Amino acid sequence: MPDQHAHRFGASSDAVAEVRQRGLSDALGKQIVTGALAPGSVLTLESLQERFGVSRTVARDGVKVLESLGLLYSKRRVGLVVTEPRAWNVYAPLVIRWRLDSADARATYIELTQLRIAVEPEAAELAAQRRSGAEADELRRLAARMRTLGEAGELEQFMVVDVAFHCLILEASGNTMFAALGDVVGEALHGRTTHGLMPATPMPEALDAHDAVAHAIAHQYPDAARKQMQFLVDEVRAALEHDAVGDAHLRAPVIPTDERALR
Amino acid sequence: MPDQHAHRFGASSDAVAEVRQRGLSDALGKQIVTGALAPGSVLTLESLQERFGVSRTVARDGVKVLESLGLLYSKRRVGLVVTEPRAWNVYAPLVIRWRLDSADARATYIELTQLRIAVEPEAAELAAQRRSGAEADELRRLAARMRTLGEAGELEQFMVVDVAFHCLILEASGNTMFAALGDVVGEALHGRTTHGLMPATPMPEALDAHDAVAHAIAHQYPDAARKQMQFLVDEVRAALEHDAVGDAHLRAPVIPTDERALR
DNA sequence: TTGGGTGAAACGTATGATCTTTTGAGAGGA
DNA sequence: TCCTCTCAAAAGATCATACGTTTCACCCAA
Repeated sequence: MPDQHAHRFGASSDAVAEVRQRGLSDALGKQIVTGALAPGSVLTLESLQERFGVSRTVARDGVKVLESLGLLYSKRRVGLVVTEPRAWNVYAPLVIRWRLDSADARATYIELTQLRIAVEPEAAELAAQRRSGAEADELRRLAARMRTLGEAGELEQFMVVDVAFHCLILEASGNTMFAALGDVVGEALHGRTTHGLMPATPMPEALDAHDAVAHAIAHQYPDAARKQMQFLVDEVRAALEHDAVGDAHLRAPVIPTDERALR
Repeated sequence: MPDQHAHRFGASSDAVAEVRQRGLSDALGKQIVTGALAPGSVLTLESLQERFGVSRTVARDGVKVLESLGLLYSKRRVGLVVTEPRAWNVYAPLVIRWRLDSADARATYIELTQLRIAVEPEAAELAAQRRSGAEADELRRLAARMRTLGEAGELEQFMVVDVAFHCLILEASGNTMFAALGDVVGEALHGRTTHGLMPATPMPEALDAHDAVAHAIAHQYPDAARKQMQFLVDEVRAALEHDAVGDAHLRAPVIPTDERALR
């Protein structure tokens, strides 16, 4: 199993990017988002060639990826400058993955969850207005399956269906920016069980709420859909606040690296 | 004025990317998001070299950018395959800009606004919990300035301050994913005046609500902050529904292009 | 009809050379 | 002493070319 996360966040350049270039952008990207390479740090193409044992072509390709993710920019006569976090594309699948793989995974998980809490009620309301017939059917089917699995205590499979349920609503909203958050919801739900925030068996109210959401969307009751979804995410919010140890602001202080200073 | 939108969405590779490569990724990217190049279309590096009069290096660099934005992927022996919209990084500044520059700018604007509506109340609540003293002061200052400009009917400047106000709240939320939506809010507000959805002079209730939000955040009343912000975005929502002509789903049907079929 | 082998297409990688921008240091003058 | 202006070096940007690698499509044989 070469990549634990390959099942999610696909499409971008997972199976495609060749291994040398990917290794470089992966390693560098991770270093940047973890803060090991502080904003303002300066690298050079040549140093990357040497460090990763690759040609200039590969080094440039890897850098190009990081550049388009906003993690660094290249400046003539200077080199490759690591960007400050506010410029990062934190919605890019690669960046999300790197952040989740790094030390402050918890803070990232909290941020993803907060985003999910904000978006899902709105998405449910929209979905109730624009869902197709097929989507309505599928939604009810998924809700029923969640009940079965939940009452049986099959947490793993339950989560899979749960993710599918929420993703479908995001898609049915008709807003591509909401739909694009399917991965975010997936990671948030995944993190919830990973962090041990899930009861051994899902609460009956949660199962009822899922049913209610599916019902409201199927019957095109936007207000009810929003309200029921709000109920669902409010529970998540409560769990989050009870659990809120990590602060998204926290980050180890690091001083910028300037390779030229080492010469 | 070579780029109308250069004032926003900066940082990524605006002033940095050299002109040849940028021209290529810009032109191609725009073609893809507008649908002029349908998903499944196949290009080759060689055709791009010829079409844009650039070397292989530049063509590859441009493609690399589009690839990391999820707009296409390259496949050996096949070429460059345009990806289906669901895989696009619709949160990437470049993609947002291209979508706004294209024909279905209206649909994009609606999506951005819906996202804003979803996120801002949550951000306001968080901001009320975690804002710094400086942020609280600045927020009240901005609200006051909005009142002055609003009552004077200075719509242009009003909008600038309005954007700053909302961006500051997103930042103060402490959630980097919320903070990253500053550009989205900026474009949404910009589009609101562009689409003529703004009254000649902002409604007094809106000015009051901005004051109330600033006050609630400054005094650390999360519930009030959320409620007041909800009031603000509910007005936006109302304007949006009243105006809802465009459907985000709509897109001109196009058949995939395969360059090889033309030979 | 089916199965496998084979060649070419197109991307991936490597390398060397040249162009362009930037900047820092040094020369020269006030 | 300090400021300005010039200039050369540094480092990325671009180009051209060559070779490696994978994948697909086609053909031939069973």
